Amino acid sequence: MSSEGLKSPRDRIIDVAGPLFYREGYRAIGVDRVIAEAAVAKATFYKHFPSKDDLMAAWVLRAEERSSAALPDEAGPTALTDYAQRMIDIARQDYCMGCTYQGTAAEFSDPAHPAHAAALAVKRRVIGSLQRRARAQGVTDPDRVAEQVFLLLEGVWASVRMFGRDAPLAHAKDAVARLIG
Amino acid sequence: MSSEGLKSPRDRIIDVAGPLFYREGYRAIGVDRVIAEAAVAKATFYKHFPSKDDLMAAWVLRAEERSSAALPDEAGPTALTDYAQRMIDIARQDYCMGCTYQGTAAEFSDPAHPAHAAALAVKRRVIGSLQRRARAQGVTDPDRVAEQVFLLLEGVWASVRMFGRDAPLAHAKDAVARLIG
DNA sequence: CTATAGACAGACAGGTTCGTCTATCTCTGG
DNA sequence: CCAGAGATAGACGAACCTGTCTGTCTATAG
Repeated sequence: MSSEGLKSPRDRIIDVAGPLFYREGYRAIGVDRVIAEAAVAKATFYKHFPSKDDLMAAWVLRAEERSSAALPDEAGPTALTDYAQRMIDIARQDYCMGCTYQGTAAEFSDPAHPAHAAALAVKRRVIGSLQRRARAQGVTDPDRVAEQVFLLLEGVWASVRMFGRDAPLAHAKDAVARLIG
Repeated sequence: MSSEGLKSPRDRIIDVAGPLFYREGYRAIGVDRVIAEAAVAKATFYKHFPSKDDLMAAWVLRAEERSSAALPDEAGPTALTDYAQRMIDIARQDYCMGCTYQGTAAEFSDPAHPAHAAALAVKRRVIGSLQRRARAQGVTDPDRVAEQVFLLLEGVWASVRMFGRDAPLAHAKDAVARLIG
């Protein structure tokens, strides 16, 4: 039995739709494509999600939960540096095509839309985490440093989406170090 | 006579479609909407643009030409700093909703698509300009500094799209100064 | 005045999309 | 064995989108 079959249809739908939305965009993917690749009936889809928009929101929210669970606050004298370097390493992975939440904000320009709001919540949480890590690391002016590191990391994600594997990231970690001081 | 009436239909179409694509996205805007707001007949539209995709490419290419014309290389001991600060000021304008080219890359994930390619060309040109300005400013290790400032500016644009007027840009210029050294 | 170029208005065709609906199938509990 | 919950397959409708086509109007050139 495949591991797919063990999951509930709802999870299977999100698991399939997420990467599709991520790689090709929300508007580029039709419901028919999602249900075909998830091997799910259309009625089942609309039983679990009132609309395609709700699926999008559910995906972003689930990603939000997972990302915050995967990035707990950590103390230690290199807490901020570690975070930034790990993010840069992730962004440089082959399969990475940019930040999920940046893509969501680009496609849902209205800040009131649940998908945009969820993406925004993730970024706010990231800033908070950076601030706490900056304090844990004992840097002077932690809020300023956290904001500056945030901007740089956002630039890393945006560059990966734009340039792909040719993104100019050779000196990204060095930039973080300079901002931290 | 209005200034609109003096322009050729082709220019009028691009002038109308550009902001629409920028604010709502390429896929969210239909040809009917463009021709309605441009006060142009459908036949006229398809006479000047073989397809909607060609209109998109024409818009990005025109924006590319204008942006490079608006940002000529400049020498002087503050050439790089000036560029970065001006970009940050532009990004903070009320009407700014993020970077046109980042949005284009997000919606056209295929790097081979003319629109993505045009956006990529703009960013490459920006990096080149930053490098030349870094040399003009006489910074040590100009290529490294140019890349790092580029990443930070990309982060500024991405943050504006995500946060709108609440983007955390209070210390953006300070970050540029620190990276330049 | 006439002829021609080009823009206008809008119907139309073909395809796609979202979402609903009917009808069948397969489990599980009692 | 049977009842019911929940999944499956897929037809269907209404709306929308791209792109084509017909026909009309205006303005300029000769």
